[in-house]
Amino acid sequence: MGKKKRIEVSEYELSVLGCLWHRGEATIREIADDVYGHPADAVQYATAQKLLERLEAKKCVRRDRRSHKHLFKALVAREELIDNSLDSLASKLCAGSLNTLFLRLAGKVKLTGEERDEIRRMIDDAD
Amino acid sequence: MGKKKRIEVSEYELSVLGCLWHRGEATIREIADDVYGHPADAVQYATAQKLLERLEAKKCVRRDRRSHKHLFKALVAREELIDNSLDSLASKLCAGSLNTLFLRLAGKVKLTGEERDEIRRMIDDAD
DNA sequence: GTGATTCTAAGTCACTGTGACTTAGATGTC
DNA sequence: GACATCTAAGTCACAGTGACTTAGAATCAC
Repeated sequence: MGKKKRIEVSEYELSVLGCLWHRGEATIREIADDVYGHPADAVQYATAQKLLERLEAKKCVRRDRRSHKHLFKALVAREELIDNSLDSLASKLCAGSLNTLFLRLAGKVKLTGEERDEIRRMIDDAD
Repeated sequence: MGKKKRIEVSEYELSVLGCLWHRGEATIREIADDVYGHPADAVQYATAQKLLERLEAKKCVRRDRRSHKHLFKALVAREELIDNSLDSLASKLCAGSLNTLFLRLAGKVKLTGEERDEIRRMIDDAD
């Protein structure tokens, strides 16, 4: 159940994941072109290759080797990364309390009427 | 007005800041003892010294050199770091939208009755 | 089939941030 | 004066990151 893995992703690794979230699955070529512009040059392609190798090692990405051009798929969702970052932020700066973080954020945020209604609904449900 | 500085603080730098937030102001000795245990040895003391030097360079800390034992004071508040981290998280993973982050957090958090009331109040005020 | 292209595999490299550590000399204490 | 404690100003090893290189396998164009 509880996979408590700390997910640590660098800036460019995140761009790669972003591309995978967008496309579902993709080859290195497609990813490199998306991240660096069309077409990515050989060095940029190699960088994307290295980033994917590291993401695979971290189990953030799955590599399908069946066809010659390997196909990559994200193994972590953006929401997972968000939750992870929130937990880590809470533990570093709010004594582990997501509630503190939430209340802080409540004061910063400018909600639309719709969003306010949604929050009200969520809160009322919790009662 | 808007100081948009990205504040980047390492794990141990944060412990040092934590000590300063707690004490108001402190010498290196006091900080080292707080962070590493009483009494901190010479190496730990030197590490604290280096951390403070770096925090000073980043303007996260102010050093008062008037007395022989320098006195340090935090220049950034914990809330500032929280806000900063939230902004940075939103921009990395939520297309810059704090609202998205807020709604996400709303689903994760288990609020007490009091906290729910507080949120309701904040939301109603915004109407 | 041959040659050119594109891919994978498996590295290296330079730069940076971080925390640990060292040493010299100034200041303070007894 | 002797000794402890402080500041100043470094160095050092290690890890993460993104850029880069090269060799060889698979594929494509002709």
